[in-house]
Amino acid sequence: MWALPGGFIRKKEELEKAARRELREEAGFSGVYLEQLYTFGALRRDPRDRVITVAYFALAPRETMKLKASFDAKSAKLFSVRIVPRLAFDHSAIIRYALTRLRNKIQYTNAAWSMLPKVFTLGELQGLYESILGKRLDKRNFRKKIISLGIIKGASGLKKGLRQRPARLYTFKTRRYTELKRFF
Amino acid sequence: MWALPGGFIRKKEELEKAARRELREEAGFSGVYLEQLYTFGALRRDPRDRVITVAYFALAPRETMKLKASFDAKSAKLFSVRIVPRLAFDHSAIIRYALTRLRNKIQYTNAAWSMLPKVFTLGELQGLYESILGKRLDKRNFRKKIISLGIIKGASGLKKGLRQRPARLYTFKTRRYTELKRFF
DNA sequence: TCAAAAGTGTTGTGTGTACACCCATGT
DNA sequence: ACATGGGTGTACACACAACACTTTTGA
Repeated sequence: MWALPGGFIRKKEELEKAARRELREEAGFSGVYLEQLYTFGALRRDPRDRVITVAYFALAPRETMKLKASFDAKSAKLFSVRIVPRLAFDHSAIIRYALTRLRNKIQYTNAAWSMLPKVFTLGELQGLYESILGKRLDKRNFRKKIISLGIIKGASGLKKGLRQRPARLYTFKTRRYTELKRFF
Repeated sequence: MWALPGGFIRKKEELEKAARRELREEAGFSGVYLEQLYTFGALRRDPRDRVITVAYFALAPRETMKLKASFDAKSAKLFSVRIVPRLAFDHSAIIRYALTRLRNKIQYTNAAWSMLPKVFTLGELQGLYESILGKRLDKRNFRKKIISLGIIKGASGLKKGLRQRPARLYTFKTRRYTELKRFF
């Protein structure tokens, strides 16, 4: 049965370091955005033993997530969040929780920067939002919203599509996590 | 030096149960709303030993938070969040984090129910919001916002003040945690 | 009569949402 | 020429922010 990458923390290891290490060891990804999600500690979540998991989620551009051949590719596989197989333990709940968090987050932060290459088109950005939110968005309204969030700026150059009008390129104004729209 | 209530989890104890137990043992509070906040695990946060803390925060009406005389009252004390003394370890950071979470939360949930008695006046509710947000709010706008959130309903009766016009009483429509205003 | 808090509306500004057509390109 | 995605504006509904006066009571 598939399970999320994970493992035990070492005696003198930072939580986030441990998460990065496991992600590197078991999936071969590094240099990604990581955020602590929640701590799952139900008594019977692992039937063998009492395990408390401090779950982290990672965000990265799809292109950087090629499972390297040097890894035990038989034991690592990428799934679309839309078609996740049954997972071991409570890992499905963890994914559900992460997705909820992410859905909320992209609405008022620039978290999307961590999931796109340096330059991108508005079409790509919208596609990302649609995947995460699980619904289609209106193109014009989406562009207005993103502009008003103020997280991107135009870049020079065009991306030419296969049989279509070339698209303007954009970059994120900042490539660090930023919250926008302070409440009250 | 003061520190937040807390302690070690037992081998076969749910995380939230442990939090409730410690809160009961060290402060004498029970039956409160509890929510997991964040897991703090920096290597040197406790200089004596490596301690990973799964922090929870509790919400309760001020009136229910009398430290009972039966407790070792010398070793427990309530502080206003506006005047917190220096705390041990990283506990100040924990409080700051909890307050930020709470500030966001009351804007789009009915979390306030857990901090007020069953019936209350709009003045009391507004006072609560002002304490948490740390700023004064406009009375008319506040009422409109709360009404539009749809979390309260009128109750019968009036609360008479000391030398002032009696205030109408309200209740929360539901006394369970509810999120409102779905995003997108 | 006065002090204190309760109660109440309108207006401008901004944000979310619905909606349809032309443009530039490669095949 | 046509298929494909890129690009653009307007109108309505609703939320937020600013703002001042009258009401009811107990002292």
